[in-house]
Amino acid sequence: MSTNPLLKGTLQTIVLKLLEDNKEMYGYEITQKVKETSGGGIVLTEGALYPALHKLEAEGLLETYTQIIDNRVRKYYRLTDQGGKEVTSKVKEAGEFIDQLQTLLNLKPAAK
Amino acid sequence: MSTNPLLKGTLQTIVLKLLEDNKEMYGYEITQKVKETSGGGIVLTEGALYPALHKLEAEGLLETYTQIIDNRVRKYYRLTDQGGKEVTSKVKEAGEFIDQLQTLLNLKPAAK
DNA sequence: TTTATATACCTAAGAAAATTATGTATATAA
DNA sequence: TTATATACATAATTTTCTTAGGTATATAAA
Repeated sequence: MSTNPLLKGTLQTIVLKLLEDNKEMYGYEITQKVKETSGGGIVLTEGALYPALHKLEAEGLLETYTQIIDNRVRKYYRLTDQGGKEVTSKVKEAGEFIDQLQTLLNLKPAAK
Repeated sequence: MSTNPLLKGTLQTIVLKLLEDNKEMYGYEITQKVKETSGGGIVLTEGALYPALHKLEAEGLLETYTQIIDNRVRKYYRLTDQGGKEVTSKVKEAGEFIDQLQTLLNLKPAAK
């Protein structure tokens, strides 16, 4: 698996945004969704994802319930009210950062 | 100063790209240039920048020379040949990552 | 004159957030 | 029966920051 130093710091925002769009998801589902949506470019490792989910839950941004499907455990996560507020500001922050980074790296599409 | 978790992983790429565009710069100059270009949104702390510069030099991507200006020391950095190659691939990587992240976070400008 | 700010370098301690490597367990396809 | 997919988790380690200091000169303000 590719070491992706660029991923650092964006994992939480990605997770919160996916849960905003999908109401509820379980961990494995998140890894698959991210891989699919990013065309395989972004791969969440379990060692990063699960601790991140636990942290977000401990901070009160996510809440969970567990379900058994086909004799296997699934832990579903969804945003709390506080998580709903956080996702908005984190996505906004990420957007601003991306904008500044594109400027610095000269990645802006040519102005019309 | 703002804690910026999004910065993680992009510092090296920013430094290399600035040195590609400016031939040579010294550390303090880099911090000012980044602050200015990003509209104050991205602030490089010295505790992050100097170790990063030293690491890039140790890896052979940067070379340096020191100069005294107004009785003060300035250490100029510039890309080595290897650094010149690296910057191209790192900026490309960053561009792809940004693209994928924008997709995940629904930050894409509306398609025409 | 002395104090604050800007310029200019640096490092060390600690925290945050990953990677890498495991471990457990079930279902299913080869 | 073996490999792959599904599904959770944690521990050790590494990377990369933040925070907090330290040294030193030039200049503007009080």
